[in-house]
Amino acid sequence: MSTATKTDVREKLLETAARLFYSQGYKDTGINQIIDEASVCKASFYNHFKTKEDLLIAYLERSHDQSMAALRQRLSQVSSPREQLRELFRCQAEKLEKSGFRGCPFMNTLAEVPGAEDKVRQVIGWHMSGQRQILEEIVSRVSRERGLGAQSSRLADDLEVVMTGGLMAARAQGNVAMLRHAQSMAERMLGLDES
Amino acid sequence: MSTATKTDVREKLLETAARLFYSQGYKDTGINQIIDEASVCKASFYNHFKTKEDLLIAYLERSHDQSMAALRQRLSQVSSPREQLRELFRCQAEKLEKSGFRGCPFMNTLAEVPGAEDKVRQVIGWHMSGQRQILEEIVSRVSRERGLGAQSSRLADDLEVVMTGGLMAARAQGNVAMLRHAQSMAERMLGLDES
DNA sequence: GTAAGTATAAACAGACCAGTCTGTCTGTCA
DNA sequence: TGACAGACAGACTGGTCTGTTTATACTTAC
Repeated sequence: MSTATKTDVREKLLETAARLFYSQGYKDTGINQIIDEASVCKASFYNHFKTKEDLLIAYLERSHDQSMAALRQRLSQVSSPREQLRELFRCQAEKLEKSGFRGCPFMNTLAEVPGAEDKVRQVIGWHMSGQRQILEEIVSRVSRERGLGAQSSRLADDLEVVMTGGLMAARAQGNVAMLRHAQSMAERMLGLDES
Repeated sequence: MSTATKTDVREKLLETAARLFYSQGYKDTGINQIIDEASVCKASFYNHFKTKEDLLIAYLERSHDQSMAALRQRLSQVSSPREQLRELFRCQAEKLEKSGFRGCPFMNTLAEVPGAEDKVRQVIGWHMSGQRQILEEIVSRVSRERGLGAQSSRLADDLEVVMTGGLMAARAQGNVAMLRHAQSMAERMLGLDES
């Protein structure tokens, strides 16, 4: 029988917290449930995280890193910007369905923790910028290919609105129909539907 | 000195709960704070509402009724569908700003109460349908005026995506820029930008 | 081999929560 | 006048929460 190492414990806590915070919400998940399910004792928990909110921030940072990495990895496997856009929507739809339509962890946190500390808001901001960056890259690739020129800044805004709207509408309705609709809107907007 | 009447008490509780649930969130608002701020004793509270969740449902129903009535009232004061669309976006922007970008009470509740009871989900569904209905009415008025014909079902979906996206993006960013952008997208989509 | 660091287990503190209960006071209506 | 409804006041229960503390075991680096 051996004792868990330091990184083991931290990773187990983060993994468990990610699962529970996302599926049950932050407020509805107690420290005790987290340490029980992670098989870590309470004192060890407080050895790694000063407070529960500390854990929330670490969870958000981790979610951000992981989701951006996963998304970029998926996008790098297709070549044309048209396919990238489709892949982007496919990823969102998959995540939404797999999560039982629980939606975006960051938006959920924003709703759940109104008086969120600056640090929490900051991480949420990072995530939004990261997502936006990906949209801008796709738009700029389309633009380079088809010479959309000065429109491309507006198009990135368009795309952000449509992506966000499709995601939130689908989440509220509990099915991906609106996300698919948003995808076809996005393709129309970028002139990728007729090529 | 006279005792508060039955409807007084209920109304005071609902008003206070609406304010606190919306600004602080459901979980972060305790019964004790509600009755303190409403100046109502606890037994009276439980005379009107069986549980805290009962109060949540009553709050959502009331929010739905009030917001739909207010919206319809505002929309009825302008004549052209073009102006109605503008008014719709203006209302959303005003509400968002006035609330300190706290967003939609229904989406927030959805995020905050993952294991929401059927009744809660039901009221949220009513609200979504109500909003959707208004969009459809505007689209159909535009369609009648300009003969968009068979496209109008798709246009209602488009409009829903854009409205939702603008609202959520603005909420996340903490300013109404994306909502204004969504408005111009909507006008373009319905051909109302050049007339 | 020993000291430092981190793990484990479990009790504990103190705040807060939803909801119950006992009892009193006031107004209305028959 | 008396019965009833619903207001008020507030103590109380049983439970949950975050976070602390104490005591003991294991691992690793010096």
